Amino acid sequence: MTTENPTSLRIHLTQYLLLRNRLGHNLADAARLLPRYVTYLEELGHSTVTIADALAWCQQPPSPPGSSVWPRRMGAVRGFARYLTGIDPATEVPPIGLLPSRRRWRPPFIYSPDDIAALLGAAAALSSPQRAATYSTLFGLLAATGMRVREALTLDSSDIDWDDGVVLVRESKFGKSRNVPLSDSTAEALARYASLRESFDCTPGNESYFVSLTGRRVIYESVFEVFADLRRGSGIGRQSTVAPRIHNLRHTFAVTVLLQWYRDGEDVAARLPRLSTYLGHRDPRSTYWYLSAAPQLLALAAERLEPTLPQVNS
DNA sequence: GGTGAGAATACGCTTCGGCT
DNA sequence: AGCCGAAGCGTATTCTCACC
Repeated sequence: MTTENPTSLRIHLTQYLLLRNRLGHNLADAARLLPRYVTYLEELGHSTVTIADALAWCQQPPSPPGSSVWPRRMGAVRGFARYLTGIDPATEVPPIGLLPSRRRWRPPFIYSPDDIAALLGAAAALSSPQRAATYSTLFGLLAATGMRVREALTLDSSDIDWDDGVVLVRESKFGKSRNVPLSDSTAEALARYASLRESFDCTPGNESYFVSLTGRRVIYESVFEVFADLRRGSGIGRQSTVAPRIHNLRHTFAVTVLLQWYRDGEDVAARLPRLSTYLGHRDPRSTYWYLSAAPQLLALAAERLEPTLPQVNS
């Protein structure tokens, strides 16, 4: 079974991706990276996945040593190789730990209330009234609810329950759906935009809540460019060592809620599951991740925990 | 059973070139 | 000018498994 030819390797790749997709995995990385890996093997005239070839391909320039790209490529190859072992026994599966991914922690930017006001003000001052309404409502929604950008952009008009003031987030990260309750002021802002939206020139069949000037659903890349302009123009984060990002609005939301609970003397551990559900996390362990975002919050947490710590000195 | 570490996976950030 | 979409890379969240 050592006579696999390049063509069959490519066919196996197609079948592998198809199978994983049917099992519910997107595997966008593998779909993008592995065809190049197969091409690499074909050019070498190799028809079997080996650890040596995998290492050589993963460490190809221009990505520098230590880049997150090397372990990312290796992860894709490992998955494919596991699948291939059932087809070609000569396949070598790169072991776990070969090109391990190094976790990096980059402190997130936490927006002050003034920062958020400046961002929303700058968005509302965009020259086109439609864009001003779209982006001030979008960034306002992100800041007020901690929703992910993708979740906001995939919202349809019908996903908003105006009677109960709730937004339905459908099929979000890892296929989960949830309801996000809105404050009165947020619901009012969304209703104002919904009313304006009726005057926008939408392409037929477009149900998206947020609409671009072309009448279509707003895409992430456009949001990024607008955000970058607004950030530069308003001077947000100019003194910060880390650049403010859109997703930091979610960090800021979570940290603000937690801080408020600590200040109010709430039983944070007991209430945390509610925040986890609100943010769309599977369990509170993911939410604890946000604790490391704000030193101020850690200090408060430590202060609260101190009386319960065992006394080690006599 | 609970927990921590690291792998696996999906969403986010950024750039770029092309289109309208 | 604004939007679109692909590509490469970064980060957030879940899964898995060894260890206690």
